Amino acid sequence: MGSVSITLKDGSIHEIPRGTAVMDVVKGISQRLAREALVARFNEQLVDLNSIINGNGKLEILTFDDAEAREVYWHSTSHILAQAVKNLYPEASLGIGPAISNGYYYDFDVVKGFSPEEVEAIEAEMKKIIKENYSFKRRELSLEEALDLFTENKEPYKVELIKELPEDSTISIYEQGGFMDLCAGPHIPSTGRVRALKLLNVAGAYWKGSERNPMLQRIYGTSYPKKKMLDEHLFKIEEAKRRDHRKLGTQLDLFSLHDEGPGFPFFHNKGMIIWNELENYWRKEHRRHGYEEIKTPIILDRGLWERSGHWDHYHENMYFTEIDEVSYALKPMNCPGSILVYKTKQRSYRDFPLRMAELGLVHRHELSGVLHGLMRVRSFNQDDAHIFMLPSQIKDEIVGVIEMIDDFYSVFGFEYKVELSTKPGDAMGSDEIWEQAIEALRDAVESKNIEYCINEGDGAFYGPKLDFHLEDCLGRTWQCGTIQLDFLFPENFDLSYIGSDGEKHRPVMIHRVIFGSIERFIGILIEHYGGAFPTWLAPVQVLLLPIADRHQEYAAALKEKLESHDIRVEIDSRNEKIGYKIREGETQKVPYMVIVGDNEVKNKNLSIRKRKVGDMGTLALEEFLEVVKREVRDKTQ
RNA sequence: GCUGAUGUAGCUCAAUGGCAGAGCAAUGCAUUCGUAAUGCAUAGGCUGGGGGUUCAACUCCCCCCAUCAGCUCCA
Repeated sequence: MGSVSITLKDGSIHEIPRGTAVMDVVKGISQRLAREALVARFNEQLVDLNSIINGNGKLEILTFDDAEAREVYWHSTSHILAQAVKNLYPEASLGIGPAISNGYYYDFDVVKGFSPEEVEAIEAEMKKIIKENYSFKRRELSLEEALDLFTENKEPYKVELIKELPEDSTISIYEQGGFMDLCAGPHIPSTGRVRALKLLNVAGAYWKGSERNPMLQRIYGTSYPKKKMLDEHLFKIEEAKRRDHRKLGTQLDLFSLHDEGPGFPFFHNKGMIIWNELENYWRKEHRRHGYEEIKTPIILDRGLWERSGHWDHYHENMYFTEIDEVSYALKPMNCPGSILVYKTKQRSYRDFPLRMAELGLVHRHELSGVLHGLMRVRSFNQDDAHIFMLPSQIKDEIVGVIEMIDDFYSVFGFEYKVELSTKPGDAMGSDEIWEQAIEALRDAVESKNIEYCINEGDGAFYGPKLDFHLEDCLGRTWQCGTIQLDFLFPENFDLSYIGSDGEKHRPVMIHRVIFGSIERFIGILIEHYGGAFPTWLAPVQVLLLPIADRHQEYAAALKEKLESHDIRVEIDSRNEKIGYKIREGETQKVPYMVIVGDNEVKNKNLSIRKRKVGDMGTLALEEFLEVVKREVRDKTQ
């Protein structure tokens, strides 16, 4: 036997008998830590607390405060979920059950989906399992033994998973209270560690995420070591739902959706104010960055789409129509239109880079199940631009767009994630051209020191892209900005320019958007601000609240005065008490309310109330004008 | 498109086979009010659409549409 020496996180070295369980070491350190410990890291590897130490090494004890331990915790809860389902539905086959951010899920193959009542019963069964406080026990076996075991247990999905492992693998399984699952581990010591849990929703999910595979029933849930933490998490979900742009869109009268036009949002006056402010800002910035602006039609001849490749590669997403017995398509992208404009002249290298912007309305047929408020629709406005340039200008242009996107997003205070999407299965062009384009994008993004991840096979059919993702209220991410490098459309459309040598050459193209879709961007903005738009975007910037009818006249004069400074003002002239009007102004999230009563009329000043903050005291009209105008000018958050 | 759930007044939600209701909003009247809801009254419905079962359907069954969550797909 003998002893081994282990080094703890604080640097202290302990001599312990070889073969001691990690948990016993922890108990030697602190009873409290022993209660909170979930899993350990021994020599950089996560291990069970039940595991045995057989050598020298570095030992770290992880609790729920560590992200890795939380993952283990949720993963273990998913095993409890699986056990509960197997207890109640012995004929169910198990899929997979990983931890996800803030919880876990488990997939089951069952004859019929779970009803809400059944889910409740499953949750109750889970609580029973927790009460029993079964230990998670690890067992290792050979691949063959594992195959036999899971074949015998009628777990075809597990068998499939095992078959994909290398032949000489050692397979680990975990058992708790008679339930057994294929699993690499590690796990928390016992089911009793889960103190509070909740099953959140049920949904179908294809086995291995492929439409060709059977659809399994996925149950999502979460769990915490303290009831209070669970309650906080559930409260956060509720809070997030209050920021849902679909709900706020109705409450704030920004837009509406109708059965008569699924995926085709209707924008109301207040929504259009935000839209137009975004466009105004966008135009100003694009002029400053050397863009020209064009507008091309939304219906174009079939031949154009055949030539661009959309007919072959994008057909399923397109809408078609016929005019005078000739077939046309509604444009799903703006690029072919831009290209026609490019071709109206003989272009010179001196024109490059030629930055041609277009706020273009595109239509795309999306599957009914993916439609989502303003985020995923069937017709949307892209703040598109196509940059035609020399190959030598590629990097500078991409960097220029990256910087522009960063400038735009920082105005709104957005954090974003960048993805580099590579060649899809159904793509045009050679691997060499693709590789070249991918390298150019990679080079540009790395030169800006921006972190990014690779999204294999997710490029457009004509080129790879850098995607910029923003988050919605529930943490789902949506692609907004994108930069796509394209060597193929110039080829397909036989684009040319005259070089300094007097010869014809082929230009390179960038397709790019910053907002992405104005609709989606507004959706994200609504959720980001929770409807409380900064003054420059707020549909109503100042709400005038007369105390009584005799103050209406003064309020009307003020309104006129503010409007002459391009401030958006409304008067709440209803016969209501001031508290009522303030409440309404707050729920409508108007940045400034101005109370107009006898005092104000007499003293010729304004009593200001700021959204969320409350009474700000009085200001002279000129002072107030300056405050509002400065916020608008600076786009103050 | 797939799996499951949902669809009742402008909004949020009741009504489990027997007269379709409430709160908020709207409208009218009274009140003329000082920093998050004044009172009273009125009006508002082909219960998403179509078919069926039943003496009787918001309620049970079938088909369709839309929405929500997720999967797949995408800006």
